[in-house]
Parts: sequence; C-alpha cells; structure tokens
Amino acid sequence: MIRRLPQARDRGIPEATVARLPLYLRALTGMTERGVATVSSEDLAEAAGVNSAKLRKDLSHLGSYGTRGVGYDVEYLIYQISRELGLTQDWAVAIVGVGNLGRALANYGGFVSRGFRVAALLDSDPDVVGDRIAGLNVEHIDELETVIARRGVSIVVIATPAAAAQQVCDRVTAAGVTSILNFAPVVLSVPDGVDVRKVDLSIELQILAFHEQRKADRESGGPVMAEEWQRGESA
Amino acid sequence: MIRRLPQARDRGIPEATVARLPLYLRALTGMTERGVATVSSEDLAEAAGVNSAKLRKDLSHLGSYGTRGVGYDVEYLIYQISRELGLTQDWAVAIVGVGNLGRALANYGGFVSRGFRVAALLDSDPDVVGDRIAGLNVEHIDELETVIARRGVSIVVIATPAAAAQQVCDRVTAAGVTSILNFAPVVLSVPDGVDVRKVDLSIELQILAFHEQRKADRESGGPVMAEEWQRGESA
DNA sequence: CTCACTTTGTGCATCTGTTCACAAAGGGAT
DNA sequence: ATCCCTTTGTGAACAGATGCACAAAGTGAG
Repeated sequence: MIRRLPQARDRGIPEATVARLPLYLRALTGMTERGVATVSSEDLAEAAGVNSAKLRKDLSHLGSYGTRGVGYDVEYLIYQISRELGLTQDWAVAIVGVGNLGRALANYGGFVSRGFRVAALLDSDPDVVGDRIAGLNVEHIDELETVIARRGVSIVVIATPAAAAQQVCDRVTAAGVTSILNFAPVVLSVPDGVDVRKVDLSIELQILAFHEQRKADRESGGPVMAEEWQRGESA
Repeated sequence: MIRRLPQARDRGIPEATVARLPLYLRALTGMTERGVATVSSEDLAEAAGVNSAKLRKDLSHLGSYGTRGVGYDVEYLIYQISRELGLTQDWAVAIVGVGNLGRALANYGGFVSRGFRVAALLDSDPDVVGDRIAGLNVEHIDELETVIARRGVSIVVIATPAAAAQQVCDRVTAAGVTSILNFAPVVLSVPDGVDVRKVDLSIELQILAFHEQRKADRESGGPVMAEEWQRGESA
C-alpha cells in the first residue's frame, strides 16, 4: 500500500490547483509591473477571482512560501510558480493548421511571453505554404516529423479542420510528442502517456446557452412544462 | 427546508454533466449522419471519450430516455439534449474585437451549426470598421448598445486585447447581457447573475507544460527524491 | 409463456475538491 | 521582553463527481 505522506513538497499537486496556478501567475505579473513587492492571500485571491482559503491551500501544495502577518513576496512567488509549472525552461511549440485560428494563435502575444516559443507553422494547403506569418515561414505538413525532431518540438497545437485532426495527432504522437493542445472539434484518441487538452469554442457557447435558457425560464414564470413529446414516434 | 426529490426530470443538472452534454451531442450528430439509428451507452461513451457509467448517469439527469436491452434512439436523444441545452432556439451572438481571433471566430462553422448566429461584429479600430467578414459588416463599438438591443443579442464574445476587455464587459452587462464568453486574458468582474466563461490559450499551454515537465522528470531517473530544500534559507 | 440475454438506471462507496475556522507564526510598538 | 495585531498554513467538515456492480426492465427465440 502506498502511503502518501501529508507533507508539503509532496509532488502530487491536485489537478484543480495546477489549473489555477497560471491564473495566480498572471495576477502576480501584473502586480510586479505595478511595483507591488508583497501581497496578502486576500488581495491576490481577489485579483485572481478565487477565494482566499483556496488560494492559500493551492500555494501550500508548492511549499510554504508566505510569511505570516505579512503575505507573499511577489517576485519570489512568481519564481516558485513558474518553476513548478515548468516555465523556467523554453518550450518549442508547433502549430499545425494555419487557417484563421492558426494565424490568430501564431500572433498571440501570450504564447511567447511565458516560456513558449512558436517554432514552426505547418499546413497542407499549397496556397498557404511559404507564407510568412508572425516572422515564421509556413512549412508543408510533409515536413512534420523532420521539424519536430530538428527543433525539439515538445508541444503541438492542432488547429486543423476536424477531419484532419486525428491523422495529424497520430503522426505527432508517433514522432514522440506527448503534449497536444487540440482546437479541432473531435475527440482525439492517443496512446497512453500522451496528454491532450481540448479547447472547444462551440462547447463553451453551448454551456452558456444552457444557463441563459435557465435564467430566461426562471423569469418568464417557470419552466415551460408539458411540452411532453410522445416517446417512440420520433425517428 | 427544500426537499429535493431524487427523481429524474429534476431540473438541477450538475455542472459537470452540462459540460459533457455538448460532447454527447456532437458524437450523436456524427452517428446520425452515418445512418446509425440506435446506440448503446457503451458505444456512445466510447465515441465521446468518457466511461459508460458516467454517460448513463449524465443522461439519467435529463430523464429516462433509453430502452433497456436496446440502447438510446439517436434522433430522439439529440432532440432531448438540444432542448436541455437550449439549442432548439436561436441565439444571437455578438463578437467584440475583430482581430485575428475575432475573425477566426466569425468564420468558425461550429458556431452557426448549432443554434448560434453571429449577429454582429464590433471593433474600435477605424481601419477595420466597415470591413465585410463572414458576410457581416464590422460596426463601430459605439453602436454596441444599439446593436445589442435591436438584434436581441443575448451572448457576447469578447475577443479584444486584455486592456479593453473590462470596459467592454461593463458596457454589455449594463446593456442587459448576462452571458459572456471571454477570450481576453483578464479576470472580468461582473454583477451577480452574469455568467462568464473564459477560454485562455496560454493557460492551457501552461498546464500542458506542467505535465510535460513531470513526465520528463520521471524518465530521467525517477522522481528527484530528496531534493528536499531546506526551508527558510531560500529567498 | 418462459427463459436467456442485453443494456439501462441507480444505490453506494470512494475519491477529489472546497470552505470554514482557528492555532501557530511572525512583525512592530512600547 | 511582552503584548497586540495581522496573516499564513492546515485539520476537519462538507460538497460534488466518479465508478463499481447489480437489480430492474426490456427484447427475442422457442
């Protein structure tokens, strides 16, 4: 039986915490730019849009980096979170699919700012290959494996149409990539050990629609009962 | 005390379930296009990339729409999920900020396909105002309130630079919008009753980097045990 | 009708995440 | 040094989500 010590410095950081660390990092970066040297959990939590107990518990998973009665040193905390997230090293990212979205991503400043470097843009469309976007030459998808190997690409962003995504995914995983950010609206199947994160614009809208509908229902005198539909004769 | 009946048709659908319904919907749509009339929880779960017990529990929150020994009627289930998500009605969406990302969103087919209609594109840049994108005229941000009111916009997508986002947010909430999809890398503060969903490209990358780093650590000689760090003399 | 087989819907145990509330720790004033 | 004030770090209660495993419900063959 694996006994998990309840120590800090335990390397098992909860997934929910990991997802919030970038948020704290951004808030802290803003503060350091405004010359703030020290921040309390209360203030940082407010800036990040979470409650302060949660913030403190999250940070406690990294170690004990605050000073009671005072708060956290902004610079130091930035460094600790960056290190934990692996942002002190430089990640080479390839973007596959240079349509509207791929272009937007290539030009997105937020990528470059924090340890990420767009190392390649790839597409299959001959009209697009050769274009210069965000200072990079768009290369043909045939070069995928070569580019990944030569430039040490470890994260691939898939911004292709849905139909091409699985195929691209298969090729990049075969080439040894184990981290994929997928914008195509499909469920990718990948070998064990490969992480896929998905960003799906239409899913987000659908979730909003759900809540919006519910708000509307509540205002206009309750749910529209009994639009009951006879079961069976649909098809 | 409010006694919540453990019945199906209970309108309290868990958030986690709501977030998966669009996934099921997409899988089902694919099936109906391939002429599949009936599907088991096992197969649908596989297509959506979840486990089958979870799928069944999720669907059971909508009601009891399956047939034991047979499975679910694809068309009927599509209808039920669509209705629950509010996709049987037509949602007018306005996109504020017509940079690379805004353009990508305006052209994204997935929006239109399911009940969402891009009703307006707005920007503050005079060079962009007047452009025709995805069949729409880009309008000046000054028209924001008018456009929202006239076209019945109920969901606003913010795709502006970070610096402009809160201001746009304030204006659209003042105009009565209660659902916002935010792509700008800032924490928006909104009045009670307003739903904000956030899509943040760089956060997703940072989460991937964290896991990637961890995988790298593990391979290069196991967890770096006893990198124990003496507490206190850091900083 | 009865039996064998399939697949749903759900009670229950478990795990993960959130929030409360407070003791412990540090700072600064006197 | 002592006292008071602030703020962290965390135990414990609670809440929410997941997954197992099985009874209940349906189909179809004989």
